[in-house]
Amino acid sequence: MHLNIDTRSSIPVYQQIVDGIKSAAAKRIYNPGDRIPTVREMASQLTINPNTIAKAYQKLEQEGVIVTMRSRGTFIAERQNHPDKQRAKKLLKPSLEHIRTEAFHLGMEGEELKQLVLETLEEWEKEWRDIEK
Amino acid sequence: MHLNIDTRSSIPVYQQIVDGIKSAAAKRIYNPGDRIPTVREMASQLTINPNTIAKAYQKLEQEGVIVTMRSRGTFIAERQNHPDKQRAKKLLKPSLEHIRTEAFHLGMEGEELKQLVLETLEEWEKEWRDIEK
DNA sequence: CATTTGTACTATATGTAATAGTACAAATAT
DNA sequence: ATATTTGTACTATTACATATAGTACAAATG
Repeated sequence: MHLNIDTRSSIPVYQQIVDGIKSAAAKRIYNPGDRIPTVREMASQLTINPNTIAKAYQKLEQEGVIVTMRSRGTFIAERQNHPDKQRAKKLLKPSLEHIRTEAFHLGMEGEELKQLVLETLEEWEKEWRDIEK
Repeated sequence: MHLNIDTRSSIPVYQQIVDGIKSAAAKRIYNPGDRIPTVREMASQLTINPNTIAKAYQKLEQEGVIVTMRSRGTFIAERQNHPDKQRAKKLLKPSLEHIRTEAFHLGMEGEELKQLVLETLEEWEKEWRDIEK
């Protein structure tokens, strides 16, 4: 299990699970059709109450990240079509602004920040290419 | 007052204030030496308990964003030296990863994401140049 | 027909956030 | 000197979200 839960974090455990699964999907650790642990399995592995896992799975299903099939289990959903790029831009703006603010207060701006971001995007591309084949 | 507080948000009010001040500093709405409202002023303007504002100011002082001077008021701190760029990179990583995950689930990846990020960085640079003079 | 698996429900404990009210400490202004 | 300003400290209380515990149901599988 790659999920790393910190019960002392101020981020709720169920949210950490949601974030963890979404992140794993973005990194291709999980791919569409992959089965993820059952509610009870994950609960016992992480020694967390099953209700908490169930809550995370319900959020993930609402977001279209997973699909649940009773008595069969829970699976990573097929990727959806996202034709509305303007919507994506709008929804990404707060997170980009957050980077700007965080970077500013760490003394990183302008060209330096640009370089860091470009490096990072390049790394992701590289990971992606390595997995694709 | 440019701060927009949503008391129904899951983000605590004091945290919204912290984020708002930090964001305003990054955007040069506030600059080093600027005085910000007193605890009681801001509390009455936003109709929020003074204790909540005080908590936000204490967090901001801990982070070195503001400086408080008893009986004089609270001011935006001088910008600090941040020689350790590696530290900055390390601390920015989670936020960058968050963008990656969010973008992935909005159907935005690779070149498309790169373009959006570059556009955004360019906008910030432009804002910055407009203010500098 | 038993098992698996997600779901639903109630009850309870815990922690954090926010409010209310009061008071103190230190610098400034009169 | 003295009153005012402003950040800070403290206690008490309320409200809400999170997490746990325990039980039970629903639907598909084997």
